Amino acid sequence: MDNLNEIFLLDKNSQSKTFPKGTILQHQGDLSALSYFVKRGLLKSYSLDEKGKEHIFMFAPEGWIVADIESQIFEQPAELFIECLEDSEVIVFDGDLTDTSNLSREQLSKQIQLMLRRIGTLQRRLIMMMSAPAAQRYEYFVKIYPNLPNRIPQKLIAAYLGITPEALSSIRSKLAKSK
Amino acid sequence: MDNLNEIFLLDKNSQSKTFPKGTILQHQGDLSALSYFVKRGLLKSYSLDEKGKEHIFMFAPEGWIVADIESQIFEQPAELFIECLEDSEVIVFDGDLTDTSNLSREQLSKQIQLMLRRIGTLQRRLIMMMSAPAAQRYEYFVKIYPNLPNRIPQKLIAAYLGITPEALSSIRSKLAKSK
DNA sequence: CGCATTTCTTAATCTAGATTAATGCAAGGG
DNA sequence: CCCTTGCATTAATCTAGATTAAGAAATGCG
Repeated sequence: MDNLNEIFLLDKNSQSKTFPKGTILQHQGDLSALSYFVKRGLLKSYSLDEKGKEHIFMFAPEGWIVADIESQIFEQPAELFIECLEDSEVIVFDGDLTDTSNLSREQLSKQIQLMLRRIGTLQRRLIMMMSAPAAQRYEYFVKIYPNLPNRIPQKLIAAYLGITPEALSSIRSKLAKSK
Repeated sequence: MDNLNEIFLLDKNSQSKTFPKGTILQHQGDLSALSYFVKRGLLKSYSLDEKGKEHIFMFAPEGWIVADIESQIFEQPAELFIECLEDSEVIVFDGDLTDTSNLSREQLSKQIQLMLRRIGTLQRRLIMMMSAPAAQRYEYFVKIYPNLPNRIPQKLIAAYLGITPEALSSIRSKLAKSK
């Protein structure tokens, strides 16, 4: 996701702001869904289901962008929360990602590449979610986010994997023993 | 997905071909992953895991487009099979979706809209997969593909939902009784 | 038409992971 | 510094859905 820099950091209109850990940048139900580019720190986007259970959609370390794309497209209230896991420096976009009117042909083309990559990642994760057992999904998580396991609490990893912290704990202890 | 027509059907270079039911347009492992637009008929894209179990990634009725985007991006052998569930008339693209060089600014912009929609759909489905029980996922499937339940065998629906045909059968019988 | 193959359903077990609960640990605030 | 609060681990049950099996219904083909 590195070359997002090229699109967004060069835009001099973008002002970055710093938010302390725990700040919720976007709430479920917010009417205007914005987009967030992370210069420094770490964000998570997640939803809460009817039972109040948290499902982490993605993490966004430095250089990543987060947005509730679905809500932007259908112009519906935000479905996802976006929250700072660490003190973070973030560029907030007033407009949404669907507004392409002020981008050059070059930038559009680059944005397509990025979205394709995102689709690819989602595709892979969905298939994993459907077919792979939790242990395998954990190993894949470590591959995608190599530096996160020591940076965030395990219960968040569990929420990303779609399992309970207890299940993750036992998976990890089994993995440790098998070495 | 209707306005895909505007992008692809107007391209006079595109020749549509007709394939009989059961034709496999793309195999897992194929080196060049192509893109397919469905003018008539029905396709499915799916993967087979190590145990030979089928996982349906998406259905593509009339007007939809299918491609193994991940493989195209990373230029890796195809991960997905693409197969005709009915006799189908399909436009096959030699180039992949990542090649944007011969598209106008207008077309690029439109393609971004379509991809955002796809991301939104994937996002929703992923969260569903993680949080919703099978019964609820089935109801959502019916909403997205209203005309498919009577058009395809149930075991394919099960493969899409990520459950066994037996589980789907019992879900359906419970749903029927509850009315 | 009639046979064969595939699809659907029902039911009996089995299992990955959820739930509940108890305990030990680390961290941050007053 | 203690005390609270949140985090991780382990273990005992519980449950949705998998697996296995077998029969009924539907579909297709010679």
